[in-house]
Amino acid sequence: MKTLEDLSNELKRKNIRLTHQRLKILEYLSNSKTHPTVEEIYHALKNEVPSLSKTTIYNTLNYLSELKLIKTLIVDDNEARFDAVTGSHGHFKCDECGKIYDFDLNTEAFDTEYLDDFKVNEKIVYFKGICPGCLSKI
Amino acid sequence: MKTLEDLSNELKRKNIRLTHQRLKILEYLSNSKTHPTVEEIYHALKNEVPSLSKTTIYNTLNYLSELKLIKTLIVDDNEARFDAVTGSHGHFKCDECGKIYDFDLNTEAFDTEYLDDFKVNEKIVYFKGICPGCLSKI
DNA sequence: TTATTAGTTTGTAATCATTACAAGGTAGAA
DNA sequence: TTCTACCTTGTAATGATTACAAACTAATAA
Ligand SMILES: [Mn+2]
Ligand SMILES: [Mn+2]
Ligand SMILES: [Zn+2]
Ligand SMILES: [Zn+2]
Repeated sequence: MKTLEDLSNELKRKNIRLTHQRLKILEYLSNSKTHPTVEEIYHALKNEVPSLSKTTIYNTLNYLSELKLIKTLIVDDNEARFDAVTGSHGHFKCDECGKIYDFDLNTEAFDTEYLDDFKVNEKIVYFKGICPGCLSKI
Repeated sequence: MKTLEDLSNELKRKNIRLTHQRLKILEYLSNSKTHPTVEEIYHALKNEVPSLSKTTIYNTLNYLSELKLIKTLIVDDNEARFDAVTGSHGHFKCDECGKIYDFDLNTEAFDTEYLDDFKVNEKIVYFKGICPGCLSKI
């Protein structure tokens, strides 16, 4: 559970201007495990930060994403999702309930000799199927 | 290089109604290695099939995708791309020129013990970086 | 061949996530 | 406190995709 103070320090260290909105958005994302959409963040924060606009959420998330402080997830539906966990890990999307799970992943295990002449900057791995909870209900 | 006749037989075997539009779209996609967008397919075919509408391209691609005859690729830009190669393989997107390359991939090599209780139906792997052609130009 | 009909194509309008823009507001430095 | 570059906000624009309804046609059977 990251506090506002933790996040303040993180942004200060990176010379990112501290604003109430940025801190609240980053706080929400950091303490979330659901890879929320812009819409979800907006609804979660609008009571606490009534002036908050969706444009600010887009701006903030895109900015933090450029700075590699968060990750933007593209899954097969039509809304971007965001992840404060920037270390390499895989995602599992349940086709039944829509939940997105994290899982550990050894990206070195890929046998990619074909790509020897390519400069690989990012490895995205994403599985689809049915989660244990949904499997037990069928 | 698949002919219209090859594709006709393929659709007949699957009991998919044969239409001129479907055959042309599938022919174009089958002989393409660029993972084209709807827009690209539309521009490539509109001279040969002047009546063709984008809605038909969407309908056709979505239908063939449901039937697992083609694959829909979600990359990090905002347009879906399509692939007639349905076997398991990875994609590499060059951040410089935008090209999408195929590469062989042994999906069994993933160490995914965490997912033992999950039913995995699909494994999507997608790398980003710079391709050899663009690397040599820098 | 012709008639029938369920499925297909097409153009247009609607939807919806995201971005552009400009005006007003504010963090941080001096 | 003042200044200014940067940030936030609401609204409008964009662009990919889908909804819809009318016209059309592939496939089947008489
Ligand atoms: Mn994650
Ligand atoms: Mn491919
Ligand atoms: Zn589930
Ligand atoms: Zn390239």
